[in-house]
Order: sequence, then structure tokens, then C-alpha cells
Amino acid sequence: MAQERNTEELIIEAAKKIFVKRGLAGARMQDIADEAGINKAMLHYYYRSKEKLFEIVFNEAFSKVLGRLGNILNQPMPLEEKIRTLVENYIANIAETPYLPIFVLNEINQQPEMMVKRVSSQPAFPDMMLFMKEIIEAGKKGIIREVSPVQLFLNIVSMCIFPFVARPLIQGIFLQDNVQFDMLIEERKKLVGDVIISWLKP
Amino acid sequence: MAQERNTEELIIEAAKKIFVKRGLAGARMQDIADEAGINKAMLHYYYRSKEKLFEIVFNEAFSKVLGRLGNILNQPMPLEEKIRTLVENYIANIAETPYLPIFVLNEINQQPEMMVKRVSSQPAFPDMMLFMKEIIEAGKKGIIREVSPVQLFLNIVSMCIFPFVARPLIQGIFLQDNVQFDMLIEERKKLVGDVIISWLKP
DNA sequence: CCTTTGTTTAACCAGATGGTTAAATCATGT
DNA sequence: ACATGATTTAACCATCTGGTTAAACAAAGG
Repeated sequence: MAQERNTEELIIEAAKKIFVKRGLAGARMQDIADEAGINKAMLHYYYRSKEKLFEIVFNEAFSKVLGRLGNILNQPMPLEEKIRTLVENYIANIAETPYLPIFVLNEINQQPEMMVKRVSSQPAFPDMMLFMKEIIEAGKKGIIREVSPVQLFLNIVSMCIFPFVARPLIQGIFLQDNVQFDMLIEERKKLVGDVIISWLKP
Repeated sequence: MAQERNTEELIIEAAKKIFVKRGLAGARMQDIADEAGINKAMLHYYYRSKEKLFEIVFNEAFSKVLGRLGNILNQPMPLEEKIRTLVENYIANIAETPYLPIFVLNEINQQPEMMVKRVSSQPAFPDMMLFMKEIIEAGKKGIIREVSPVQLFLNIVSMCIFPFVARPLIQGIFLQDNVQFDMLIEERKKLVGDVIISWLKP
């Protein structure tokens, strides 16, 4: 073998970088090859087409953005603590790969059908449904205000993800440098929890 | 003149449709020409290049998404009423052109520099700054809890815009048809106000 | 009618892009 | 050393894409 390290992995790594940065339509196979330091023909040798390569990258990104929700959701915990932990962990997770959300959301909007089946086969899916049942029951018991679990979920995810999606806007309007943005995000780990909990107080 | 109605406007209308649907990288000049029912060369006759045409479309979209905030923000009103009105109107405005936000956000992420100057020259910009001052003062007076005006702003905009950006995901996970989605949005006009106000209660 | 000016069309072009091919190189088991 | 199968390369191809050009056409003024 001439390869220093696994070529397949090298390609995927490069493809990730280019696809996430430029999107499916904007990404060039040549750029991916350059990024991986290999010949363009090798991309087609290992992964038949641009679409095949993209699908692998997208699947992983999709799981990363949506999947991490499940980890926290199914752990036994008081509801308030669970929500606060969820928000904190989720924001921290997104912050590790801040460009994934806009990539995933944009591609999903480009090809909505593509993603419909993908959703229900997502490992986090059952946990989300259980969590929503928990919300309804807690509402009936009077532990929290009675709210639509879908709306609650939307509120949480909106406030966690949107700042990353709108990052250039936020930095352009309110802040100058990346340090201040990181501080803003850090502050949100607690703040978003506050917002949700105060709304849920009966 | 052979034109039935203003050709320039016809082109812009078609360009809007294609650019918003496919993005800058995914849009084809031929598709825009077809959509407008004219020859491809006419695009270059009226607007020199793809980039020039795109810039016009993007500017209008950008103003539509961000600009509508100003209208409500500078009207004299009790703070709570102002926030509720803001949320209601903003969601209604976005709902009229639900695909604009993801388009704008994605293109901004593709070329963050492009947008930095555009922001401060936005008519809504001064109103936003005044609103943020109002929040600080209301906090000091004890009318509301003391919160970061940037975070407040982010929370509002997140919960208003994100559902449209994540629409295919939401419909895939929770709902089936467009009617249910519209109901979800309708419900949010009041709900998002509730969330914000309950958080701001001192 | 003819000139001038603005508008529209068809044909064309150079470069980019995704993809292919055939030959070369390498690693390994015999 | 040699045969074999996997890996890598360079050259190539068909198509697409943004953009250009020259000529046709229309409208208005003289």
C-alpha cells in the first residue's frame, strides 16, 4: 500500500469540509480531491459519484445535529433538571461543529423528500416521542403549565440552534470578534434554560 | 416596443423565484430565462452578470427579512404590548415569504463579508438599537427583569424565524400536511409572546 | 421612407465540471 | 521472481454554464 493512512477516511474528511462549507451545489469534486491531496479520479474509485459521497457526509451531519438530543432525553431525571441539562449539552454539542446546522437545514430545504424517511429511522426519534409524552403528563399533573409538547420542543431547539445559523448576522449587528460570540453562546447555556422553565412554571 | 409588460421587472421576478429556491450556486441563468419566458441573452442585456442579478434579489430579500422589525419597534407602546405586537407581526410577515429566511441565512454564511456593511445601512438598524436601550432602562426601573438586550433579541428572532427554516424537518417529524403547519405557526403568534413575557416578569 | 435608438433572438465560445479509461504502480501470497 | 488483485495516476470526454456577438426587429422622429 502506498497510502500513509486510510484513503477512504481521508476522502470523507475532505468531502465533509468542502460540502459543509459550500453545500452540495457549490462543492467541486476537484476541491475535495485537492483538500484530500489526491487525484480526482480516486473520488470516483472509492465513491461512485458526487451524490453518493454527499449522502455519506450528509447522513453523518444529520445524525450529529439531531441525534445528540436523544442521549439526554431518556435519562431518568426531574423534568426541570432534564430540560436544563438538555439545553446545556445540546448547545455545547452544536458549538463543537457550528457550521453543521446551516448546512443540514439548507440541504433539507433543497430536497425535502430526501429526508422524510431518514427522520423516523433516527435513533433519537423514540426518545423524543417519549419526552413529549412526559411533557403532557407533567402538564396534567400540574407539575408544569399545560403546553403543546411540539411547541415546547420547537422553542428549545430554536433558541439552541438559531444563533449558530445566524452567526454572521449576529456578529455583524451586535458584536465584533469571535471571543464575544463564544461568550454569548456560553451565557445561553443557562439563559435558554431560564426562559423555558419560567414559561413552564404553572 | 415588443414587450407586453416591463421586461426588467419580469426578469427580477423570475430571478427571485429561482435564486430563492436554489441558492446562488444552484441557480442556472437558463432556468431564470425560462421562468421569465425570455432568451438567456436578455438577462445579460439588462443585468450584466449573474452576480449583479443576484445582488439585487438578495438585497431585497435581506431587507424583507430584517427590515420589517423596525416598523413596530419604534412605535410608542407599553413594553409588553410592544413585544407581543412585534412577535405577532414579524411571524405574519415571515409567513408571507416563508422561504426567504433560509435563503438569506445560507447565502450570508457563504459570504459573511458581503453582508457586514449591508447591516448598518439597513433602515431598521437604528430602531433596533433604540429598542435595546429601552430594554436596559426598563430593567433598571424594575419594569422587567434585567436581561441582556442582545439575548432577548436573539430569543425573539430565534423563535420567530427558526420554524420556517426547519419547516421540512418539523413536518417530517411531527406533522403531515401544510394545514397543520400553518396552525402551528398561527398558534406561535401568541405563544412566543407568552414565553418572552413570562421570562421578563421581574 | 429612412435613420436612429432601444429590444430581442439565434448561434456561438471558452472554461468549468462530473465522470471515464487505460495504463502504471504497489503490496502480497506463492 | 512472478502472478494477482488492489490502488493510483494522467489524459481524456461529453456536457453544462456563464457570457458574447452579430444580426434581426420594432418604434419613434424627421
